[in-house]
Amino acid sequence: MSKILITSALPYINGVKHLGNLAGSMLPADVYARAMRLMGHDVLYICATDEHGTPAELAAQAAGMDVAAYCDQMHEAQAKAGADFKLSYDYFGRSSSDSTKALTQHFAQVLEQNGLIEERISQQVYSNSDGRYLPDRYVEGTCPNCGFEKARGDQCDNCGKLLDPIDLIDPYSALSGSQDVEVRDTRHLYLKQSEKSDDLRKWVNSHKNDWPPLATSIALKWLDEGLRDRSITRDLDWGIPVVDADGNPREGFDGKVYYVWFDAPIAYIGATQDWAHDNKEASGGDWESWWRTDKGADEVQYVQFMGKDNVAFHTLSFPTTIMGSGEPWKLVDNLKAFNWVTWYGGKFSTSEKRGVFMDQAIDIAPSDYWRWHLMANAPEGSDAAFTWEEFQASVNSDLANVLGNFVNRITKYCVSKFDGTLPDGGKAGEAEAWIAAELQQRIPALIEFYQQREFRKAMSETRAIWAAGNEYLTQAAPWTHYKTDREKAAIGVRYGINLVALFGIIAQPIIPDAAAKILDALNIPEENRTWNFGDASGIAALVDALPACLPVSAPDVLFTKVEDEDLSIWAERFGGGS
RNA sequence: GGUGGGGUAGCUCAGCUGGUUAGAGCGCAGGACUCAUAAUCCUGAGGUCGGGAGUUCAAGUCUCCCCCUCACUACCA
Repeated sequence: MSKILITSALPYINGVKHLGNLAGSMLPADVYARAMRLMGHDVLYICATDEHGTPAELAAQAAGMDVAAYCDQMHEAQAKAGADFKLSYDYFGRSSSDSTKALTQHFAQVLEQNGLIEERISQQVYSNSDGRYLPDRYVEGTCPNCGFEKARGDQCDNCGKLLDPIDLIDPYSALSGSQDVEVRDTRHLYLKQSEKSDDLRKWVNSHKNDWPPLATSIALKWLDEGLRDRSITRDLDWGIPVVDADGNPREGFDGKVYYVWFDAPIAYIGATQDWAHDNKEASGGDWESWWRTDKGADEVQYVQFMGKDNVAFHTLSFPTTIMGSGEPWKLVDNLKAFNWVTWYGGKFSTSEKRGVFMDQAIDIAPSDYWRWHLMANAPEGSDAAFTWEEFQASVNSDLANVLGNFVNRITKYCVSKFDGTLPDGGKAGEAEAWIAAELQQRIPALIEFYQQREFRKAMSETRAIWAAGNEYLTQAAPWTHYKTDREKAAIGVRYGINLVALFGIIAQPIIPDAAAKILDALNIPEENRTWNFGDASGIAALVDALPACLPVSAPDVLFTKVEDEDLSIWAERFGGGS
């Protein structure tokens, strides 16, 4: 047993997340956490809402709310969406917590003491009518390169050229449209990540074999281009106040806060502190053994899950913070990065409300359906297209036909022909040897895929195991033996029911609701639902593990099929399809 | 523009350090079975592995050029 710390990239506060966010960080982290718990590891799965930054302020403004109240409300909404999808966070915290505030200020102080932070002056566009500084992309104007009139300050959508907002001709605020904008000098703190380049490169290279190529290639690309120092403060009200080396409000930094990307990863630690504080029995109040390598965290395996857009921050900026502190904080061990789930040719977008969002998804289909489909089609190797047709195929074929129907056919048969009692007797023959051998090969493969965080392969192996159950029944055919050789029918049914239990056990990380229904129907006690399968003989024994005379009932139909009419309705409602 | 992914059966994707007739699921065709949510099981058809050149006894796999697509490009997060 080992200690495994799991974090998924913090979902931003400005709205309930879409299926792309779910599939790229929160859901795989949850599936991994559940699988590792079943294997007996001591797992701590931490997540939180990422609440600071300009978009939060603007979203609150648009909602006519105070930003803190807005965040309260959206945090609740996201917590509910997560609970609806059965995300098994040990703690779902907030980056706005006092603990994260204190840690952020602490890190800034030690980084400054270590000479890794310095003040610099930069130019930033200020909007007089909005009363705020504008992030680059909130400034629009005429592109100095191609003359396009609605170029954004960071990049022109017409010619693709990267821009600096102060170069825009006739700039105006994208928020209000006002042309009353001016360029002002503004003072900010810069994190000198360039000084950590060599250390970072060494560290990234040491993970070339255990991180996905997507993660190392992005990190090395930035390093190859030469790390630039990054400003870690912003002209904003909403966020963590900037302090000086003594921890007092920093002179000249009124109206400035730390950049959201500086404090967001620190919130992994802050949320762990909050977890320890709020869950005294589970934690013993101890967060340090998870994060301080001098307090046991060097024994912890730390796994981060994120979309590819987050990789640079998790492989460069945050590690600079950790390493630069000179303090014994835990660095990530394994980093799992995902591509995007795409939506009918484009991207899902929270700000443009394009795609399917978690609250809507749960409204049209049970969480198990989504969990299965999104994991079976996880965007691991490349972007993965979401289509309603594929969703329907996953649910109907994999869940309803292969798994659901298997459970249904053998439990019903047991109830009707053997009075709902697990039958005794019979002698194992060829079919029984076949399924045992099949499991001896597939169960270890499945476990290996989970340990490697190869989710598509784990899902495909899971499905193959379910399908093997159907093949076993074809081979054993208890219904043909029933009239002539009751013993032979009995062993087929008994093995079949044992397979039902096993299929429920291996399904738990992915489709926890259906798995619980299956295991409850067979009265499998909690302690027998784990993944302590043992060696090859232990695995072979799984096919005949249930106690004699176990009462068996047929659970209600586990998965109803997605009909063609459903697809038309959803395509109509969400704009996809056709 | 730069950099990095990806381009393999109708669709979604596996194919590690190059090595026998290129794989899976879905879909499709045929057959079997009838316990079951017209479910399941078996068999089969279907690909000049984006294009071109090269290295090699041997290339989907390595090198170079080109095409398409997606992402990142540091103040959205």
